[in-house]
Amino acid sequence: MSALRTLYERADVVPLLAEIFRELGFEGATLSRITERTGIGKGSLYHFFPGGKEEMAAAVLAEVDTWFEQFVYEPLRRDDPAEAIAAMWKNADAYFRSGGRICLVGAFALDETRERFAATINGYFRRWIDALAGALVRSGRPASEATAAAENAVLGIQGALVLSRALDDKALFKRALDQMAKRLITS
Amino acid sequence: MSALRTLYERADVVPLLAEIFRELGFEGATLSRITERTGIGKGSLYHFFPGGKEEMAAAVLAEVDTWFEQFVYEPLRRDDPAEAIAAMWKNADAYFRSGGRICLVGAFALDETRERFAATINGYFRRWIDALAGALVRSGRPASEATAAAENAVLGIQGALVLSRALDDKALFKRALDQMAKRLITS
DNA sequence: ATCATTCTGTACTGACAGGTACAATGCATT
DNA sequence: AATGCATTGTACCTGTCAGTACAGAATGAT
Repeated sequence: MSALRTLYERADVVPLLAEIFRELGFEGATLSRITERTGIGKGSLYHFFPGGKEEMAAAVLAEVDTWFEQFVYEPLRRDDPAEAIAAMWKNADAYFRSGGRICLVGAFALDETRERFAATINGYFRRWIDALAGALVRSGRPASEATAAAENAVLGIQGALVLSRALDDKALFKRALDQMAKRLITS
Repeated sequence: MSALRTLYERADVVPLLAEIFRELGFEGATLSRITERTGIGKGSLYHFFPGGKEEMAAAVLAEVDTWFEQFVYEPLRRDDPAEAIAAMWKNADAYFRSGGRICLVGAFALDETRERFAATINGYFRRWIDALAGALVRSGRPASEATAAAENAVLGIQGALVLSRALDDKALFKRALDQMAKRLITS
């Protein structure tokens, strides 16, 4: 492994694929568009992902999941609730680039792509909601409200992504996130 | 025009296309899957929509837009604000079948399909937010809060669709809508 | 019954889809 | 510098894509 290597590793390819699936969706991301945008030939692609496009998407989803598990869900379960929740909003804004980048998991949930990755999609959101609800309970919120409040926050991020992209308005995304952050701790 | 006619009219085809685009997305909705699911042959399809798939999707979006204009936006602008807002939540729940049916406009906003229909997508959400914010102002809400509150409601519906579909949980959709409805008038 | 028009099924096209085969290359180790 | 394995480009496969052509069936008006 050297800094100047021209050859790829599987780990280098996944982030590139992620951006392409985000922009084009699963069906829109054709092999030729992938090779065109990444400069990686079919040979390499099928070497790293023998299962083809489906394995590529699965690898991307797994990486997304790992990222959220590490930087959002785990802290919510482990750290001081108020701090972890504040970090969640910050991380969400950074990860989604203030609405400039969509949530691949949410996008896959909307069309028939969901069927292929149902378990992964479900787990991603389920664990987010549960971790956040847990943090809310630990911060003193009654358990009866915590789940609904957590669902509301997670759903709000997804909605903010849709709307800010629809209106091509990043400011809306930040504004919505700020408001949700306030509401989550006060109400 | 007779009740027993076996031949289609353009107006008959659009709702069928709508469901297909909703389920499969723009890229996923291939001509053969359209003919397969609707039973309408290519001949008829290209007769009604000489511009092909893009014209089909545009027709669907236009119909969606018309529906919301008539049953949501216009009432919000015209009728008693409290009543129109209550009707909006009811209509949203019915139209999206408690999360069993996604918002095509929102789904198109997420991937590159947005580029094709940017103006329509923007207008759909822009007019929704403006009409709702206007109703809120007329109901006594300060203009400084109205827009943000309206954005929040619209984005919340989109997010609820994503999340309820991701978790395959219609109850979540209804619960989220109820909560948003309460928050919109109280807070 | 005729006729012009609207509508429809079938067959076709060239382009491109996902995927495979494999020879050639790059690189770390020795 | 030779070996062995990871990586890559190219050519190719079969199926499906969006779109076209067009003959014929159904329709409404006369």
